[in-house]
Amino acid sequence: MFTINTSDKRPIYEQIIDNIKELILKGILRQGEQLPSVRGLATILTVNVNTVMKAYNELEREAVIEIRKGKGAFVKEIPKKVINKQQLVQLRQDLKASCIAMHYMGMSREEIISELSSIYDELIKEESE
Amino acid sequence: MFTINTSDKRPIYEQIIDNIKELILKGILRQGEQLPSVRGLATILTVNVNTVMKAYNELEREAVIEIRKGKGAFVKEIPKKVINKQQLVQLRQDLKASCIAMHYMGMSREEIISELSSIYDELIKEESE
Amino acid sequence: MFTINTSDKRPIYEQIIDNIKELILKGILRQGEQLPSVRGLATILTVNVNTVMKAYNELEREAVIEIRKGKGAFVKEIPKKVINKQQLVQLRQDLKASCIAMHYMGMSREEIISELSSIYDELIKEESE
Amino acid sequence: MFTINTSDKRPIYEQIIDNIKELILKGILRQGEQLPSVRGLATILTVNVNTVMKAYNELEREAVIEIRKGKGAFVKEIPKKVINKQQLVQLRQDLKASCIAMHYMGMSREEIISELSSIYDELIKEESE
DNA sequence: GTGGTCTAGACCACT
DNA sequence: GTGGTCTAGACCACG
Repeated sequence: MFTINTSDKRPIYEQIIDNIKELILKGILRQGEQLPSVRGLATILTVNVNTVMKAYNELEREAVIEIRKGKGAFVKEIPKKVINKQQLVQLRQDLKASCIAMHYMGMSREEIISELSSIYDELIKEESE
Repeated sequence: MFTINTSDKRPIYEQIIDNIKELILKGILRQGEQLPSVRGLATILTVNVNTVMKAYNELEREAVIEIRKGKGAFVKEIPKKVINKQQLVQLRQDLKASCIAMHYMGMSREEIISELSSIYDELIKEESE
Repeated sequence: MFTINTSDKRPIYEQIIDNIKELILKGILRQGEQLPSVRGLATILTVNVNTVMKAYNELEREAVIEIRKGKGAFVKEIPKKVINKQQLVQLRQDLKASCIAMHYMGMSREEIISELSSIYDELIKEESE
Repeated sequence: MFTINTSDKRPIYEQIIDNIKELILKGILRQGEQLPSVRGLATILTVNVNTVMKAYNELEREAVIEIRKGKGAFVKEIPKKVINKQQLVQLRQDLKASCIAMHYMGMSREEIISELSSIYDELIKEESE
């Protein structure tokens, strides 16, 4: 359920963030549900406590979870997000970089869109369950 | 023609790499054409020579350009790319991260695909000219 | 254990690369073992940090070591190598250049092969220990 | 007969040197025979005159050819070479680097020796003709 | 603590 | 003129 990939070049705390967001999107973690403790998750993933802490703090800053002191971390309901312009710019740059990479790997327009679609569908396929 | 964006979180040398790949995809830089010298481009972008050098070397390793000592850097023909498995894994992780981000920004499946499509079309719109 | 030779014409970072590969071949550095930190090795060799970093990055690209940000560099298992055609061509040109040089030094066919053999055996003599 | 390879990473003047030495070893260029003029060879190879000049000067320094002002360059007889210790050290380092590279390419001791042998035989196969 | 990016500037080799 | 190596030192991100 919780996994990180050491060969993934993204920082571990970022992988944890995306991992939890993904579990929420898939409905595996539901609103109000309690997340593992910082120490517990650190043990599960065999990473440093500070790394998990950083992920949880960032998730709270993004209003994805709520940290109640002495109680634990809980999933918040997904809010209608105000689109942050800076984030959107960065996102587009990332997508553009991915497009260039895919094009250089010889993928056609259709293949690129198909690739994205299947990744998206994989991501939320359990949401309707 | 050559630009970097200081508000972009990616390192400068990576922006240079993508910038040049993009110019090649758009047909603005053509096969065999000489790129600016490392010192020249460093001056244009007001960055350090080593930063440009790092970008050029990476581009040569990816077989996008060819560097001839004492002569300069030249655009290679785009070869049938051998798809590197490790690269593909990383690419999918990046796309997945982007999907998660977009979903959290409230974008629907259609909007996400449309966003990607428009980025792709913008990228290669001048290729056929 | 870690050494560079200032009278060697090859660049320092390349010497570091071969030095580490050699230590791995000899079994002195074993799979999973941590290498010195870039700063540590730079101090040992009294060279600049960037020079060691360049060597480490090249070793990671060749899949000889694995770099984990914030953790350090670790020896990977030697994988079944995909033979890169370009590398093979360059290797043969280097060998040919060496042959010409040896022939001009008056070495016979037997002496040349014997020279190579002894260099090879020296290289891996400790591997079986 | 005279060729250089732009994808070879060795400097052009060095390729010219080895090219000429090879032709002499193979007996294609014989003792006393006149080499192309500096300008002529530069034209043939489409390289700069200075580059050919550098090669010829180095060849003369190594006593492989003799340059007679206003006359041209001529092949000297192959002398019994005094083995230069510094050269031998460098040569061994090159061979060692090649051995490491070959070993990492998955070649066995026998394959490495066989590779060298075939390169050597190819080099001098026409000498006895 | 770890590696990564970047700068400024020197010096070298190749064409 | 071109690129390549190296240094010294700063600042950042990650664990």
